[in-house]
Amino acid sequence: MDSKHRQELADLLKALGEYNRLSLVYQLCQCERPQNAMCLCECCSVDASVVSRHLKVLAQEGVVQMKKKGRERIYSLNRAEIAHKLREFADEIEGGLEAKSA
Amino acid sequence: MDSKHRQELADLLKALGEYNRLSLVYQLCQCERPQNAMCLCECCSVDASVVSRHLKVLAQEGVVQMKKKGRERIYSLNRAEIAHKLREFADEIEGGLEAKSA
DNA sequence: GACATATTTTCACAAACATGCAAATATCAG
DNA sequence: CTGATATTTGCATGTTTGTGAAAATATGTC
Repeated sequence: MDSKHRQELADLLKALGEYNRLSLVYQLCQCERPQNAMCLCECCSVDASVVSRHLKVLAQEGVVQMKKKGRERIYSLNRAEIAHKLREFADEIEGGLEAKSA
Repeated sequence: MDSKHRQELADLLKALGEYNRLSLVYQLCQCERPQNAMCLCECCSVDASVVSRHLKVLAQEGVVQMKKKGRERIYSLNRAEIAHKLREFADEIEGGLEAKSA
C-alpha cells in the first residue's frame, strides 16, 4: 500500500473517529430515508453550524452523499462503499503477510 | 449502541486515523514476528519519543500488545480483535435497520 | 561502578480541531 | 418585495494533538 492510499485511509478513519461525526453516521445509518441537516442536528446537541461542518468533512471523505432539495440538503450514507473500505482494512490487518499469496 | 460504546469506537478510529500511527500498524502487520520500538521507528521518519507515544496510544486502544523483554519492548498487533471491531462496524453501516431483525 | 542501549517522560510550541455565535447566503411562501 | 426557514461561512476561543529535543528511567554489558 502506497503512502497516498495510506493517507486516504487515515483521513477516512479520522473523519469517523470523532464522537459527534460518528453519531451523525449512526443517525443516518438508522434512517431508512435520507435526512436533512436540521433533522440530523437533533441527534447531537450542538449548534447547526457545527453539524454543517461535520457533514462537510464526512462528505469530503465520501462517507455521506449530499443532494440539494430546495433550501434543504438531503444527506445519505454511502453504506456499501464505507463498509467495503472497512472490511478491506480488516482483511489487511488480519491477513497480514499471506493476504496476497492466498 | 450506547454512547459509551460509541465513544470507544470513536477513540479506536481516531487512534488508527493518524498517518504515522497507521504506518506503525501496517509495519506490524507485515511482520511475522513482534517487533521492538526501535525497529518500528524506521518505518516512519520521526523521533523515537514520537514512536513511543504513538505506540502508547495504540496500546491504550487495544490495537497493539506490549511485552517487556530486557530493555526492549516487543509489540505485536491484536489482529483478530481489531479486524473484528472493524467488521462489526462495517456490518452496522451496511446492515442499517435490518441488522437486528435478520 | 561505569558505560551503552532502549524507552519514556517532561517541556515548549505550532498547527489542527471542535465549538458557539453572529452574519451572510439561498430558497421558499405570502 | 417581505419575511421565514435551512444552511454555510467568518470570527474568536479554548482544547487537543503531533512533534523534537533534552532529561530521566530502565536494563543490559563490561
